[in-house]
Amino acid sequence: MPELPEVETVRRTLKNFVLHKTIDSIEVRYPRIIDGDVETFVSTLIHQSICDIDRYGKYLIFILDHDVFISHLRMEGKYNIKMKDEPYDKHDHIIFHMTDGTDLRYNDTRKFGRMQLVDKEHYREYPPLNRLGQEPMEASFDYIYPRIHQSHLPIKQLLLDQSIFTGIGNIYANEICFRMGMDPRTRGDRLSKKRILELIEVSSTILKEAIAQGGTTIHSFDANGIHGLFQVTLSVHAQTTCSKCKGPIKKITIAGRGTYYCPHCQKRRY
DNA sequence: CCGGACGCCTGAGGGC
DNA sequence: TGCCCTCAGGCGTCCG
Repeated sequence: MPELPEVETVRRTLKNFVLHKTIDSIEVRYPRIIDGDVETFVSTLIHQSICDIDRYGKYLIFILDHDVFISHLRMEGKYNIKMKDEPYDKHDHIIFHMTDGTDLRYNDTRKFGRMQLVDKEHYREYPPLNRLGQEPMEASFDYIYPRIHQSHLPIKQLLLDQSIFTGIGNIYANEICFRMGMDPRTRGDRLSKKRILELIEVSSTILKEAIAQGGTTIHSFDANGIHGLFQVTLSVHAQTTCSKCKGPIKKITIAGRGTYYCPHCQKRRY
């Protein structure tokens, strides 16, 4: 599941392949990927060039000549660059045919991903982007602190709430709790100012480290497409043995999500 | 208004 | 070997 660092890697990789290319036509093989009117989406975007690709949280933001559309990869969304005569994969759902004979193909096994047109000038002020909180790397204490400190929900769940921090998914939420030495069930209102300051710092550091690791794959993509799922070093997520104390990792469910933690290294409930 | 439950999907994996 | 059932998981929506 691509989280902020993977989406950032996809963004950088994609820019190398599609910048300044012009969309000739769009094939929509599975319409539900597109939020809003499909015909409008297609007719608006054709004949426009891709000027830039931006990102906010886990959203990719495609800036065209006169319009902007956003793309969320959800669980398994990925992009491929192929020549137009190459056969489609069964999970290629949206095909952007470029005027230079290449295709930008959106592939998504589970069909959870979404694309939609947004207002070119003010897209950050409208849904869904205006519902997002702050990216950990740019988060301010004044914004984050009350949202954590006034909640009785477990910190793991709060880390996944995109209206507080945006960009953190299940994997990095587990990793952040681990590096904090914090039990993921710890209630938000039990964290002190100092610990929340530390939480912002740790979250930012972990995402930056992951982006740096993804940087090594920036100029290439393999047969699986541009999905940003480079090899990140995980300390606790999906592990069986703790990377620190070598004790057993425990798996529990918090808010319906698989949560891995080390009962020895993450005892602190505050 | 807050938060829990559900729906959207498919393939992997377990049970038999 | 193969079929069927269950389930993960981000996020929008529904509902209590």
